[in-house]
Amino acid sequence: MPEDPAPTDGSDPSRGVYGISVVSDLLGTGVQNLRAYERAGLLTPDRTAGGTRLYSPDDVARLRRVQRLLAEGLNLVGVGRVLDLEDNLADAHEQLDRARDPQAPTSSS
DNA sequence: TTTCTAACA
DNA sequence: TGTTAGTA
Repeated sequence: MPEDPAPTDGSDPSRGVYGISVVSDLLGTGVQNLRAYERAGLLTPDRTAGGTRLYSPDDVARLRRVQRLLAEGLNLVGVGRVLDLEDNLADAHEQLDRARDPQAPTSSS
């Protein structure tokens, strides 16, 4: 059975908590595939003290991209490369924006 | 829930 | 190579 719904306020997208069965249902894939993706280094979900995987909303979005890229014909290694580049690119954008106007509203205030 | 293993396309 | 299914 799935984990607790977790009373997340949505304040931390990289810290949401989903059980693997919930994520597998969301993506329409088996739990074994999610473990395979982790094994391939496509993502690294958090673990509870007991070793149960906890997927964040960020991880779910990442997994959606994984499925998309897999459907495009890439293998797991290729998906990992793309995800790495995309992650890197997003970070580069952040730094560029920050360098352009230091007082830019990052999120609030 | 976790892991591993076997089989299939 | 990736997915699926069954097992402990």
